Amino acid sequence: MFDPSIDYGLLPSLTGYALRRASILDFSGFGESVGDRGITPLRYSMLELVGANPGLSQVELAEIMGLSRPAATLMIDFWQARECIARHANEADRRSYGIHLTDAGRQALATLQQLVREHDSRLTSSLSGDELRQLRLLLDRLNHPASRRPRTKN
Amino acid sequence: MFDPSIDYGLLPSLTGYALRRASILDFSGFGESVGDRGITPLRYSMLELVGANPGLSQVELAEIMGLSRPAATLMIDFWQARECIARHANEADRRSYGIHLTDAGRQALATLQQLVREHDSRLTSSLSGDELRQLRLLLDRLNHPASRRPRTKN
DNA sequence: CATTTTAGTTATTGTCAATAACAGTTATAA
DNA sequence: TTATAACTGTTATTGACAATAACTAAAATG
Repeated sequence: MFDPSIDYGLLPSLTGYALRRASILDFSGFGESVGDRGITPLRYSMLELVGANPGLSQVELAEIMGLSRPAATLMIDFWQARECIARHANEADRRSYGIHLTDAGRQALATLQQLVREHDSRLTSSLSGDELRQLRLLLDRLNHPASRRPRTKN
Repeated sequence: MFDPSIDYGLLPSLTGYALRRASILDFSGFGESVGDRGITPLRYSMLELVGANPGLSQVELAEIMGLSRPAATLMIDFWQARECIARHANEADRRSYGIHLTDAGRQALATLQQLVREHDSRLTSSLSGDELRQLRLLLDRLNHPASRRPRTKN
């Protein structure tokens, strides 16, 4: 995908470009790593979130994942069709459902977690342990910029 | 977008997840940074590549960018409609076109480069110069894994 | 109660990319 | 030559996805 006879101009100097390429690299191998079945990183992350936070409503789940409510409905449908997620009636408010893993969903998640861990290890296999920790630290700094205003002498 | 009352399970331990979030963060601000007009990172990168490598054919451009030929046609149409890219007839092979920037395209690219540089700086503004260099180094290692097989004692 | 708000679904639309089919041109080879 | 194959670019078709709006049912408000 990288052609040494081509001039990439400004692109190699942009962090955003490097991030995008790494993200695509991760994404492109993901399906194969988890045995496909239409499982994308985003869909996997829904299973992960439902597993760790059982009983969320669909709106809550949508908000956390940055999805619109219709998109959440569809993704929940996806997992429900595979019998991994169930909508539980909420007796206190009959408009909403509590979203839960089924037994099959718990098992699917456990398997997926192992496959995803291995996938992630392959992605970063060219880095040493120290380098990986450093990379994670820096990415987290990008994702959660701590101080809006740089600390002054104070 | 990050809710401290939620358990994200395995996700925070995955480098792929951090990369995806950073990439989305970059992407989501990009349009505004460049004054929109439908300009996405990918479309910008086509302008950059055409500027640095004038005369490429559409198949060459598609290959470099990882696009299908129809997708390249559409994206070239996009820039041609904005009078930034021109298809030059190729006298040696009348099937193909040489893709070039127009004068307006060169000017648009120069403006875009400045805006994109500023956008990229904002993205990484929470890092020091050393940290940024380190991040770029590590990302490049992910994107271009140097040695398939770790060096043994030699 | 009547009205408004909320949860979830369905319908509609638009974007985007992939595949296949197509037209025109060039290369190959009988 | 001439016919066959391969290649460049476009168009048509399809499918995945997400966004918006419209809709139903069920609270909440007053």
